[in-house]
Amino acid sequence: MNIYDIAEEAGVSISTVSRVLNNKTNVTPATREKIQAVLDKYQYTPNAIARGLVVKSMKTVAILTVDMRAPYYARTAYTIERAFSRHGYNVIICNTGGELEETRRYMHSLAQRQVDGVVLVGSVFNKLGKDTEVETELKHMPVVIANGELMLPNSYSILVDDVLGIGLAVEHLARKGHRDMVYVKDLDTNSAKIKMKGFIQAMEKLEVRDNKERVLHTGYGLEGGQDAASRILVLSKRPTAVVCGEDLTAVGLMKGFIRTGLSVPRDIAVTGYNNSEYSLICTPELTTVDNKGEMSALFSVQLLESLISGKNAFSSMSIQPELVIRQST
Amino acid sequence: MNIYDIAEEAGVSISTVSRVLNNKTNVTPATREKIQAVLDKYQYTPNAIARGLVVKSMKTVAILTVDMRAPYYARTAYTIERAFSRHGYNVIICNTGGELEETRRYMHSLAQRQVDGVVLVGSVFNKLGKDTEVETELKHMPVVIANGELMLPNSYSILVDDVLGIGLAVEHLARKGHRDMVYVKDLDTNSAKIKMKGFIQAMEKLEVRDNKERVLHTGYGLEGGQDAASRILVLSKRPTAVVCGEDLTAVGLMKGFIRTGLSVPRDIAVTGYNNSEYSLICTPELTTVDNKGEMSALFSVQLLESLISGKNAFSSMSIQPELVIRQST
DNA sequence: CTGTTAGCGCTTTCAT
DNA sequence: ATGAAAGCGCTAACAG
Repeated sequence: MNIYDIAEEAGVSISTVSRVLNNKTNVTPATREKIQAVLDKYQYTPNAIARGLVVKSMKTVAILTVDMRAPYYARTAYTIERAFSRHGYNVIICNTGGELEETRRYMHSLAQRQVDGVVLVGSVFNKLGKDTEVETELKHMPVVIANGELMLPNSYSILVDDVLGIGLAVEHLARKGHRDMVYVKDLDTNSAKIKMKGFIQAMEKLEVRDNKERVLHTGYGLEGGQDAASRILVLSKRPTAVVCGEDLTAVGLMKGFIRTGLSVPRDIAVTGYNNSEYSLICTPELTTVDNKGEMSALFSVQLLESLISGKNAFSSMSIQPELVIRQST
Repeated sequence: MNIYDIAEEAGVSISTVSRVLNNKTNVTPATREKIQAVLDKYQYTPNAIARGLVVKSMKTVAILTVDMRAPYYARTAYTIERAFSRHGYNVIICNTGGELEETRRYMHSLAQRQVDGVVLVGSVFNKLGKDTEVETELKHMPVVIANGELMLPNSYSILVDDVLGIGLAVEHLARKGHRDMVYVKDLDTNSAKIKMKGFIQAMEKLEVRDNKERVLHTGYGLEGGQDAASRILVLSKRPTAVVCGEDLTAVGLMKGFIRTGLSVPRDIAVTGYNNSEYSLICTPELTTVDNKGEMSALFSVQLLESLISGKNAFSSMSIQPELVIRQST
């Protein structure tokens, strides 16, 4: 059932049918009604692909993340999806696993499908700006990056000030009397590096030395945290506080400490990052940095929409994180 | 840059270009190379919309869930996305919030976009089968439902045996000597009802009476669990174990118990459902039912793909959950 | 206010 | 092996 069938049955031309389909004016109420009746009768569904071919848009955008199962990405993607959905867009979700090759595949695929825009979530995508493989795509479609920065002449990004975020945690700990702190870094994204930098800077402000040696590298997740804990426990001088770049790492850390009989925060304080549900679920509840996932998602949408409609309001913005104090400090 | 431009520059017809684009045989190596050179030169990107219009498929499927932020949905959607992605499909993600109206909107939108298929995740969608509004869509496109059942003549579903799942938890508790158990039900989905039924049946098997009074209704999430905890604590006779339909509820419950000085599992045992990360993050770690999210996701993909390609292998299948015993029992 | 017509960029017979 | 031509289902001038 297509527009021709409808037109024929209603005894009008396809243009008129198209007009009522698109709620245009210039249609007599009588004609409109007549056509609408046929439309209803057959429960006609317009073909968005055909429409898309001529209007050059299928009203769809895409979200690229590392892994939508991680709460931070899930929340961000959710917020973006809901916002775009309200504006009539469908959103394609892509889990790149942080792999360049996979990211390229997705970008090619999205370019072919002529998506109206894409939002990259996470600093893993920073390097994409320098990738010649996706250069064409990047130039030909609106792209915004949330929580990252494309290394590209004029790119659009929503950034969270992670240096400040970690600084907030360190300052808080310092106020509680801690000076001997350690930072646990898990992933190897740009964002992780920036957080580490934030730690070092904040410590320098406290005039503590040898901060580079105060950084511990570990793997992702609960296991990474537990591994870090066991390594911290054998340190010649045990720190009184540890700052983490991820909530999950912090939870693993606390589990590791508590398992050996230590008390958090009495014996050792711990802070996380992201203000995920994890921080509320663990025991003790985790002091963490709220990096405003929803807010950056919403701004990304706003930015991308302005890019799509051609009237770009701003090109980048920086969001201030906030400290959420709970029981672990 | 379109297929005509390429054809002209290469000095061939568009059909030949189309042939090399689609890796067809019947093209002289020489011609193929010549065309490929032009393709590369301009980094030509074929227009999938135009292609879609003629082949009647854009190789995209959709996932409808209640809320992708919930770990169970996130995991399921992730697994589905990855599997389809490997097969060249893009996947659209939809968060319906469990609302019928929103679900309809999504279904209409997807039908217009001519998606190749949709997978419904969750028993909230059961009633969709009876909705005349989406009747057309349901009849005209391949749909499979994971963890639910469409009330429709011949519908396709992957089901988890939740009656068995809860039964596993109850039996385990019984073996540990518990008889005075309570079930905490949070949501009001069909799946939640089935789990409750599973509890009652399992208790009857233990010859415990008045099981309907052993069911407590509460709200979703951590708060729901904490609320349930406080209500259980004031019961005239405190149960020795409580079975939950969701991990998050169980975590809230444990937090509530522990806050008042009780010990889990010494004073009271708790079980969850889903085997989500939550069950590993909380303290004590939660005994829970693994309802095999990944497996049902994978089977859904398999089923939907067979539907899309027209050769349906099976119409429904039931998956057996497993108990994961941890510290809370 | 309504109809005619020319595309949108591709795939696919059908000839050659 | 290659090309010509007819569509896929719709929108958007342009006429009338």
